[in-house]
Amino acid sequence: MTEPRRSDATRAAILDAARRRFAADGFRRATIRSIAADADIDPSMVMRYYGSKDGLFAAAVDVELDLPDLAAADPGTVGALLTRQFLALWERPPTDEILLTLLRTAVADDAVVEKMREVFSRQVTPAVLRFGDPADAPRRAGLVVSQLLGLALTRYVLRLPPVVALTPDEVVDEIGPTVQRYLARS
Amino acid sequence: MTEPRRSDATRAAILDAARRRFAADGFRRATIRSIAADADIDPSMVMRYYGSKDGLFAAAVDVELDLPDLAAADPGTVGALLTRQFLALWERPPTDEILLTLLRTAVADDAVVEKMREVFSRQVTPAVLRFGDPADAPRRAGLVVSQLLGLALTRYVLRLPPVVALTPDEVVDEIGPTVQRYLARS
DNA sequence: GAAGTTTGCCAACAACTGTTGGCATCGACG
DNA sequence: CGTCGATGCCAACAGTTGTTGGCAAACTTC
Repeated sequence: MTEPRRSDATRAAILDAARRRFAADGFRRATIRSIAADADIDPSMVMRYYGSKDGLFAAAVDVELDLPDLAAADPGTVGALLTRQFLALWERPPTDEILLTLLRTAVADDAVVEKMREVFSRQVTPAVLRFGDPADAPRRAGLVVSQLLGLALTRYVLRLPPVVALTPDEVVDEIGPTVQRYLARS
Repeated sequence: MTEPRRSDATRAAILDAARRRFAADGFRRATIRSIAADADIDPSMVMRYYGSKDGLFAAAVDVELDLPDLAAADPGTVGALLTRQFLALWERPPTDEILLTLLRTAVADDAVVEKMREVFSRQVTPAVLRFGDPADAPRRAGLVVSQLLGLALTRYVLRLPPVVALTPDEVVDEIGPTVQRYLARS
């Protein structure tokens, strides 16, 4: 479809540096100049290829999460499964840096907060519908998210040593039952 | 001890405006000019009385949490008790704005991250020591914090509707057992 | 009432931000 | 070779930031 351009390497270098800078510094502290320096090009190139800082951010954050659906899962172990998948997203490039960026900027930028609310109501809540009482699916989805995002916050943002030290299997063993209990409530 | 100064009203107005601005906008977006405008004084007054923006932030965030200790609590219901106390801190002025500010800036500022790690290891972990096996107290403390901070994140920062809609009693009913389980592990 | 300190505002600086326009250079194509 | 668009860099603008020095008014102290 889209033909390869001679500047593709530059574009990719910019996007790569942007992802790292946004993840490390957040939206505001990551300056176009610092991103351009990392990519070893001129700041004006960023503007030419991505229009604005907002455009660059949108491009850096736009990825497919391709979440496997939980429809085929065993209802008895879906908590552990969901926890494991959540963990995998946060520890596998390039989604790890992107999710870290989203969480960090969400707490500082109302627009990103709105986006996360939308993701929550449009993707998380429906996935929870099949388990337990459909009437309070939103509440159960909220509880699940509170535990999983709390895990991400303490493990990847605050990096509390005992939470970082947990192996993925240990995380699933500890957090999975909690998620399971929230999912399958009344 | 310290005698009252004629400028005490101004100082208090600045601190009050600063708390609100920091809570609403975070450290970077809250400018000295906007805080001064809220307090209806000149920006240079902020500098005179608090030295710098960092000094103002430190003053705005410096409060006594006076956490009641859990020593006298019934080990069987300490999870619910801790959850209720945590909730009270986040919903009662002026700690509500201060905690919101700390959480928001923590994810964007490494210095505040370090401060939260310190609070965690020096105040949370010891409080957990009495329950369950002392050897893995840090891990259990980490799990407890992951759930409680996840609650704060979804309820007060992201404001996910179903989590906001929960009454304090409902929060204790849902989250309390999870905290209890983490606290009293093996 | 005079001297001195405190309180407050105004104006400005220096640094940094995102962003833009102009100009050189390179590659493809006739 | 000559033309032309794509690519890249340099320099600069305009706005905002934290911060500072100077000066007027108000209060305190004698």
